[in-house]
Amino acid sequence: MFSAVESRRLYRQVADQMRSLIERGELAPGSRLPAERELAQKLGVSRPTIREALIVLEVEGFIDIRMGSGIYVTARTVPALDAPPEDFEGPFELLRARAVVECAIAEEAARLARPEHIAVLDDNLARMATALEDRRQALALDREFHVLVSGIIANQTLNRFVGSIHDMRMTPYFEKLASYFENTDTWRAAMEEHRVIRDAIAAGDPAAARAAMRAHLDQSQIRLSASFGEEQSDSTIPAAWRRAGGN
Amino acid sequence: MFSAVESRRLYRQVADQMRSLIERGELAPGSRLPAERELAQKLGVSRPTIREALIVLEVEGFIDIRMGSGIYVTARTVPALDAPPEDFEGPFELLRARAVVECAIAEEAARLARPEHIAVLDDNLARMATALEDRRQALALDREFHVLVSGIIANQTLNRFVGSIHDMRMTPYFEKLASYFENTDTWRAAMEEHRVIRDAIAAGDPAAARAAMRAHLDQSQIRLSASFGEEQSDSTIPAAWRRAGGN
DNA sequence: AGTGGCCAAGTGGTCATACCAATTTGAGTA
DNA sequence: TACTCAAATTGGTATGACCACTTGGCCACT
Repeated sequence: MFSAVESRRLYRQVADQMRSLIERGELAPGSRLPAERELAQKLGVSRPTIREALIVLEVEGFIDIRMGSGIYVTARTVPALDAPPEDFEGPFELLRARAVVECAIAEEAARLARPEHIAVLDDNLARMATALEDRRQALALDREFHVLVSGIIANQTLNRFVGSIHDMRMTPYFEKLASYFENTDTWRAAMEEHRVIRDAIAAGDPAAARAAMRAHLDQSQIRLSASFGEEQSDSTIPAAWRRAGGN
Repeated sequence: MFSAVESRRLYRQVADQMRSLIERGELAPGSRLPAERELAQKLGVSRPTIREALIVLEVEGFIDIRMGSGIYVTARTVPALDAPPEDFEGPFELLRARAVVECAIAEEAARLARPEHIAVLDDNLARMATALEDRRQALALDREFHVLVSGIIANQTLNRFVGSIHDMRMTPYFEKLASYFENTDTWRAAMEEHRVIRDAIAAGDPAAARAAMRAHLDQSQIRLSASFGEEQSDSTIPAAWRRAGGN
């Protein structure tokens, strides 16, 4: 109700003011702030007060104080110079992340795979063959395949990441998008690519496994792009999904 | 050897000392600390230094400073159990996941890096060089380095993954573990390895970047293993931390 | 005895100044 | 051109003083 006139503490006010400047981006990351003595004069407070405010910001991670050198704004968030912000992750971005991670996983999986792992992959492929017409089932089996490949490495952290990355495809947005380009033929093609991956892993050929996974994800991107080409005029597809599609 | 009289900054030392007192429970939650003037006299430092240390602890949430009244220990909520959480993933498992993912990231980053990215890495390295004695700061800068490398790819999904994987190292369990093997020398070695990675990325050499990242993580694992080797008979290290260590 | 206001001691908050220590910069030298 | 080193710059610490707020007890009044 009466919100006590908090923050009578001057150094808190100074810290708040500077923090908002940094958060608002008016102080570029990496740039140097004026010297303590100068700040004190400009803000009309004493140097100890300035120092106390700066210590607050340093503990909070906003600035970096270097003895004898100066005070610098921390580069906490990636500059993202030309790659624009926007916290939305489109399917292209997801595919790029998968290309980086899953290729490495396939490579490693080929080194560690044992007959039991191959058998499980074969089982997955067999079920996939009977589910090409059922979008939901096909999608679930696709996810299962990639998680199984990751599972060969037997690393919880990686497994969770691969799982979560595929879970993003289960959101309403992606499902609507998927309806534009997923069909029996695309799932059949994906399954064939899965088979190539499976063969490379079974052969214990890391390079081939990596290449096969790369080819699979590249093809997925091509299928996705093609669908955009056909439907491009359809405004139901957010424009943001098209950017950052690069290689 | 002589631990170089810790991070030159006096108020940091004072803050560290008081924080450990609180964490060790020697200062009961809710109890009042001596007055600033009294603390200054007891510790043999000036009052401004005491104040700066107290501000650090207040921002970190360990104490509560009430104007005109006194300084009180916060009623913290510390489980402080040695039992790792349910889905706990050992440090070796984490390192393996990082080896798979971050090597691939370094490789790709070398292809995409621009001068601005290198400048940010250099800034990080410069700050790291001044923080070798400060565990908290060194760890934060280590995390920042890896996130910055990942950031070159400008892919949020990857960025978040790398960030979250490093956040796991900030838990009390890992901090306790880290105290066994992290020191100025290990951080210096890590920094040198970072520099090699930076050079490879700056040179636009994907294979070298991958190798450098691999070497860095391998060395990290070796440092970790060595510490286990020395302390193996020390029961203060939970057995769970040793499991899943397999190469 | 209970209530209220008042005052003084204690404590954190701020200020001013001075000097120390680390870094940076640039002029001078080999 | 490259190196050396000292002055200038900048953060770090110390001292002492004064202000603002909190607290608790004294005291007058009810």
